Amino acid sequence: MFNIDALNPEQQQAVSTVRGPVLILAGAGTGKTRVITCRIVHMIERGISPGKILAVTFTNKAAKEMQERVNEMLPRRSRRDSDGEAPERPTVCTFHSLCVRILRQHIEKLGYKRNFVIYDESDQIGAIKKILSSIHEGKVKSDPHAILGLLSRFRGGGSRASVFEDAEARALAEHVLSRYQSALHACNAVDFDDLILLVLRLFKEHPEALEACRERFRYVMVDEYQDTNAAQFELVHALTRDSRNLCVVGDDDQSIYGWRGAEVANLLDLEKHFPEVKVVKLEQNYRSTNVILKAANGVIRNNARRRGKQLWSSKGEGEKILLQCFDTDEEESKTVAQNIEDDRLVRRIPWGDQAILFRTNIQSRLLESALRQSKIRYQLIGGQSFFDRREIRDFLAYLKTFLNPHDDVALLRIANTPARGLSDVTMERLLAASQERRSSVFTAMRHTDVQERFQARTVEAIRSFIAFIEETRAILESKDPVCLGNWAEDWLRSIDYRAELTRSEKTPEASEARWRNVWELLDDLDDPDGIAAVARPVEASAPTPTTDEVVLAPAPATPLPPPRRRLTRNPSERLAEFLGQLSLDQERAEDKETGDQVTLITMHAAKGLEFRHVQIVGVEDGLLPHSRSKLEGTLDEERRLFYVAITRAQRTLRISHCGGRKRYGQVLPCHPSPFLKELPPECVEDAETAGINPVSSEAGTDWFAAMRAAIE
DNA sequence: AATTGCTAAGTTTTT
DNA sequence: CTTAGCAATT
Repeated sequence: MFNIDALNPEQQQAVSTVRGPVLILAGAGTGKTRVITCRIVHMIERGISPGKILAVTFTNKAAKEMQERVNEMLPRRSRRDSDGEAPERPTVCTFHSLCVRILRQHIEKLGYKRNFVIYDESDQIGAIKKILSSIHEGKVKSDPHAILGLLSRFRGGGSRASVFEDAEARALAEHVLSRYQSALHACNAVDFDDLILLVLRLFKEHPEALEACRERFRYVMVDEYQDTNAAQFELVHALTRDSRNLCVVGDDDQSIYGWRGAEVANLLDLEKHFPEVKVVKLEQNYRSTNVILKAANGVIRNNARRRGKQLWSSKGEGEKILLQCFDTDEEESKTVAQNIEDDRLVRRIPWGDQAILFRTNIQSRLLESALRQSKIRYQLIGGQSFFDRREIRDFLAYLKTFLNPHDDVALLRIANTPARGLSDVTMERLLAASQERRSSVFTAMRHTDVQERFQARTVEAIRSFIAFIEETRAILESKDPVCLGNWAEDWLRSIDYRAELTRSEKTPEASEARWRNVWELLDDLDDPDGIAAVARPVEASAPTPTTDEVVLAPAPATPLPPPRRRLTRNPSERLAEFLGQLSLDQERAEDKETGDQVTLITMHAAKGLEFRHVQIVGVEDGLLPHSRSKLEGTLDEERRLFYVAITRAQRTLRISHCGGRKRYGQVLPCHPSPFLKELPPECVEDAETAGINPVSSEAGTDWFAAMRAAIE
């Protein structure tokens, strides 16, 4: 239940327009998530069957949050209908998990096996490297990352693919791509782009599958629509071309992911495909002061192609934006730290209310050391993810190999980790043999005529490796309800992976930490909802459900696969599901926001977040806009990035730039960002002209040290 | 198999 | 300047 009168008039309009195409232009902080969730609930209250509603987001975090908010708002009675059946729930998920659900049902029609695996970036890099090494065309730039980026752009289509109008580049791309795709297909693997593209192919080749999906999803909503790429648009368009019930929510001014294929044009030119679209602008901001919003408006209006918006708020003017200029980046970092400490002691602002935003990750270094010196607690968002760690990658590669030994990338990763006599040379030769025979490496290893090419000792190593894989696999296939945690513990011990970690790490602490990471994952193996449960410990304290509901209630009903029956599913299915969830939910842990700490974050990663007090550092020409953006002609996107950064602030905003910055070892002169001139002068207070000179650092620290001593 | 030394690059990142 | 990746060496 919800009260529509609690929404502002524009929000009400957005919520109550249920039929036909709708574009909700939701400026920063205008209550976007609230509008989407209310719209879903409103549709259900108007009698639309919940099962017919689909809402897609980009991140798992957003999907989870929306799912929860919808569940909270839906009346209890809809938990069970007259038949005693579990009522259908709206489908709220990411683009990619939607495609996984569709593919798990239909992928056999496309020549893949139902238990396909999803390759993440490092798996992709592995596959690319494999191909490049077999081509070894030395003259071509052979940076696997660059190649992968090109392929993704090529496949994603859209304006960025125009690079490939050059016939030669196109031919090369097509060649590498076809090798790449057959390599993945041979491993029964798909990558993130494939998830979308294969569904499009399915729709094209099997119209009945498309028809079923159209019937299933009569009402479609898309969040962060400005971030969709060409393929994602095609998907959405395929679903809604007939029903016309498409509601997209987004903000062209916050489109900052063009470099990875997002097409703002999808939002700007929506009328091309949906001429009857009804446009609703949300301009009332519930986050920031008017000074901050005026600054944001002033900056963004310099962009040419956009649907105009003017953010306003009822929160009053607020403090002016403080503009600080420093001689060097070192001084900048020190003063930022000191600002935070001043705020804490003088204005009682907790660390947790402060965020420092920067353009590039490398800038965090100096900031971190300044904060450490001032004994300020902080959390750095981003950086190396849990899944990029070696031990986690190894562990997952083992799991993938047990599930599907024909997954070459996984198998090659773990074949000699820990060392078991399958040296690089051996694996190299096995790989070549597999390519000759057009089979997987595992299959090649099993053939005696391949084995004959090796020395007796190596053959022995190959055989015992095969035996190890098959024996461990056999346990998975058994009918007993094996505890996956114990199972994994057993084989980890049998290969003595812990010793491997001890050997490769300099300090015992480091290897201990890595081992702990693995153990952390072990705990989740048998957790039915995998990571989701980790992220939502709150749900554990919910009232004890009845026996019936144990099966029905917890899992947000996923409509496409058959209903989950945990106890009867065999271990290998459970493992497959675990891996599937993991590869779709890379965003993990780290975020144990325990206690009071300052947030260090890139402007990109800050999108969607808000902080009471924000400092944007390094607002210099060459950093923001980044020097590379001039070459690529993406100044607009850089300006939007600045706009996103500004609109993160609720109460106060400080912006700083330096006259010199240490880069590649030497201090290079820097100039203020041209964007700074676009800030309306009446919103800004210059630290120097206002006489708020940064306190000389020595005097400052002494004074505050004394003060702290007095307080504590 | 592990260590050392050289070279080259050096934005933004989710699924 | 730093670091990651790779090749050559012990």
